[in-house]
Amino acid sequence: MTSFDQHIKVAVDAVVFGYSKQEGVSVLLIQRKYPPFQNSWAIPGGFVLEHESLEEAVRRELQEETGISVNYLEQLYSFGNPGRDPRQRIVSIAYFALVKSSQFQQLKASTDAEHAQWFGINELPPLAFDHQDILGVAIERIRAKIRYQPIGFELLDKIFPFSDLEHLYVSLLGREIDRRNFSRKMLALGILDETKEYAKSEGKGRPSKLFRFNEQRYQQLEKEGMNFEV
Amino acid sequence: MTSFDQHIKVAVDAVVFGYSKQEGVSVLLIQRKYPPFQNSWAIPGGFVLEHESLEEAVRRELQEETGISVNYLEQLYSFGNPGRDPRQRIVSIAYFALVKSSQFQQLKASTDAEHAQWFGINELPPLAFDHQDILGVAIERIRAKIRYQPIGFELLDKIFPFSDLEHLYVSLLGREIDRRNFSRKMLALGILDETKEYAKSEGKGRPSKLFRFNEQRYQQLEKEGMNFEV
DNA sequence: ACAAAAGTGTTAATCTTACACCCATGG
DNA sequence: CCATGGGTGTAAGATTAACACTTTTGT
Repeated sequence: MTSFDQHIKVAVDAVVFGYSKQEGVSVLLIQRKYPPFQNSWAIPGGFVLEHESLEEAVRRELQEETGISVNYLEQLYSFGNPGRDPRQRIVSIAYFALVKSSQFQQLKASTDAEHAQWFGINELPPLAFDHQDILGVAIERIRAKIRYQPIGFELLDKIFPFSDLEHLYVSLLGREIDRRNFSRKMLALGILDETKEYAKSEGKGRPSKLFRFNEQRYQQLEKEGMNFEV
Repeated sequence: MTSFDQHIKVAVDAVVFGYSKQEGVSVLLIQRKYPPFQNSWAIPGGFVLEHESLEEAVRRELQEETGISVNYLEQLYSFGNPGRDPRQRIVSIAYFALVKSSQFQQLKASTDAEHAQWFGINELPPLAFDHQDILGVAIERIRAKIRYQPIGFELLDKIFPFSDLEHLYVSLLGREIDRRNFSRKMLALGILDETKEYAKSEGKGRPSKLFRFNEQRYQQLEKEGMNFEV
């Protein structure tokens, strides 16, 4: 038992993904106020308190640093190599979070979040510490995940036009997809319910039907597993 | 910055899987010598030293506690809820490891490993702490993994009869599979090279060709991703 | 009437599944 | 010669991939 002289600190970090029609899939970053890496961009996070669970710590830190509350959170990976923080040894358990499109908009309004900002996943700034690595793992994860979990819905509003879902996939995959095959496949999963509403057109083109997402079917698929190739 | 009164300790644990023709897929457990959970079975692991990486810590602990060195190691999940250890708060980064069939045999010989033992994944004893949960996540992982990574090879010897690979899948999936379709599919991946050797028959049946595993093709598939449904 | 985006079907090719018989060996 | 496990092919069905024209709206 060699625990007595261990002085490792435990932190959590969260890679938060959001989606907007304009910018596609984006990541939430904060600008550091203090050294080391002062003024660098970084993934939000902080030390775990003695009495709280890891997940509670993530939600608290996100609230404190960005004013955002996520609706999907899963553990991503733990980073603990000596030297990843120049001050002391820190093991950080990184989380992967998704927020609804509506939350995406709210960020600017939050006072806590003066130094928080969304960055498109193809326009990322240099990051503090090993946060580049963490973000890399997170992007890999979200790209893999859309193939076997219908997570897209965690990024969209409750009611959305089909094209938003398609754009989201295009943004993540980084390539065009066949709209016809995509929609047939997605509808075959049965997780989309058609509503009777239509999007008000934004000046151009035919207005699209709005869809709602069928939570029951979604949870069933999550359990059974699915395979969604596009 | 609330790090000053943090007294969380950092540990690693490893769920080690092995394969033998007789017992199928098994997990390596150790019997605890001291309280709490004295004499209970547990996953091998221990505290991380100040200067070593997490992975080094895992390999060291495995060597110390079981005398085994693994040839595949990946991070599994981190467990850090307050109360998972009755003595103090411990965050444990759990790893997922695979050993070759040949190492499987060697365990009994090791002196360090008096209290280490293999248990078939369907014959697990009650476990200390939250190790039941950890093992659950690990078994879920290995079952999922054979569908998209050719990890079976990490469990088999360098040269092996096809039927070993099949038995391994049967043992993990917990159901019979069609030998003809399985072999066609596996060969189509191109990761198997036929050798000119034959297994000496063990008393019954036609001797089987031995296969070797094509590392180059394997690594290519790991990168590209694969989808292996059986 | 035109530009822009939404909606929708068919066909060929591929992949998957189900299924049964012969072969080589040891006893 | 028989019991045991190894080895192999085919046909029907399901899935996927490729592909283009029509509809609705705003201007």
